[in-house]
Amino acid sequence: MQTIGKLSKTTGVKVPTIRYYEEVGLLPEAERSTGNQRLYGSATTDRLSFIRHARDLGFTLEAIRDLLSLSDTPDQSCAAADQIAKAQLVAVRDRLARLRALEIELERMIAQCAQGTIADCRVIKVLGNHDLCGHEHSQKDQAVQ
Amino acid sequence: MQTIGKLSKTTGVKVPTIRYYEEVGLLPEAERSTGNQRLYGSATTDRLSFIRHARDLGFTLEAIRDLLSLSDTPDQSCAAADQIAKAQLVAVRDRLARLRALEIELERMIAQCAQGTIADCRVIKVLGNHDLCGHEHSQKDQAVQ
DNA sequence: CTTGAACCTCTAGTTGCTAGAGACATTAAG
DNA sequence: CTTAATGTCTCTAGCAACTAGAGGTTCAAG
Repeated sequence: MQTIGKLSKTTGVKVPTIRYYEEVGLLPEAERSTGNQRLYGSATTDRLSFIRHARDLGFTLEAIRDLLSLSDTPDQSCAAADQIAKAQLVAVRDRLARLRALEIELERMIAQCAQGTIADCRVIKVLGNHDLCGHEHSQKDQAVQ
Repeated sequence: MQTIGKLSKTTGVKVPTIRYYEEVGLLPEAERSTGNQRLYGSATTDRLSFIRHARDLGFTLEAIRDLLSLSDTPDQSCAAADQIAKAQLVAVRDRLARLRALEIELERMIAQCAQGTIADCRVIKVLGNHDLCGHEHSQKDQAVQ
């Protein structure tokens, strides 16, 4: 059992953010000490690290809720879990493709820089390239995120 | 020359968001028609697509500002550009590693689902794994994003 | 048993949009 | 050439996901 401060340090999630996640239901309500302070077991560390990474990768709290539900209700219908997993997989692959393109371009720029010039920066072109992302740029699509 | 609505459609960025980006300086102030409506050339399409993708990949507007500065000021010192590019490259690679791990896990789950069970979901473990991300989980680090 | 760090709740502010009101501009149809 | 529909304008307000601060309580080291 650890306090919220310890949990914050091990996961890198700020203390108020942890309380916020509890408030919005991403974390279960914590046990309390006799003096009303939150106490956490090690399972929360994993869960919170997961949330942190997923947020950092650009997933919304809603998407994260979906992903967590895969873990939380292992006995739910496979069809439902499958649908969630597949939708998220599409989103993940899409991001991978674009990140790879950006990686290559940054590498190119750094290499060019070593030769003393960055006159032809194509960093904008790279992510502007439609072919790299498998989806349309529609309003609907944007909302999904 | 296209109107803001057309630009919105081709890039998938909502009209008010485009105006917002202009307001915060990510887009230059647009030319205006005689009737005071914004008009955009094709360069803005690329720039806006870039911003959209970068946002979607989880970069902050500040990080995007940095990346755009590589394009905007090709005559700036190579050392500065190099530093920005290298920092962003580290961030990009970090994300790639974690996204790949998540991809693999989602694939595994979907495969397992095809066999009728998802009893052992390890989706949380995957992103909770410290070894996959090259950075410490410190407050400072979190602020950088 | 005290004192200073860590914790509590609650309210308010920040970032990055997003939606709505009310007014002007543009376009296409009659 | 008018008029209706659609698009755009500015401005204000709201939402998501935090983040910081005030004012008070708890804990744990000395």
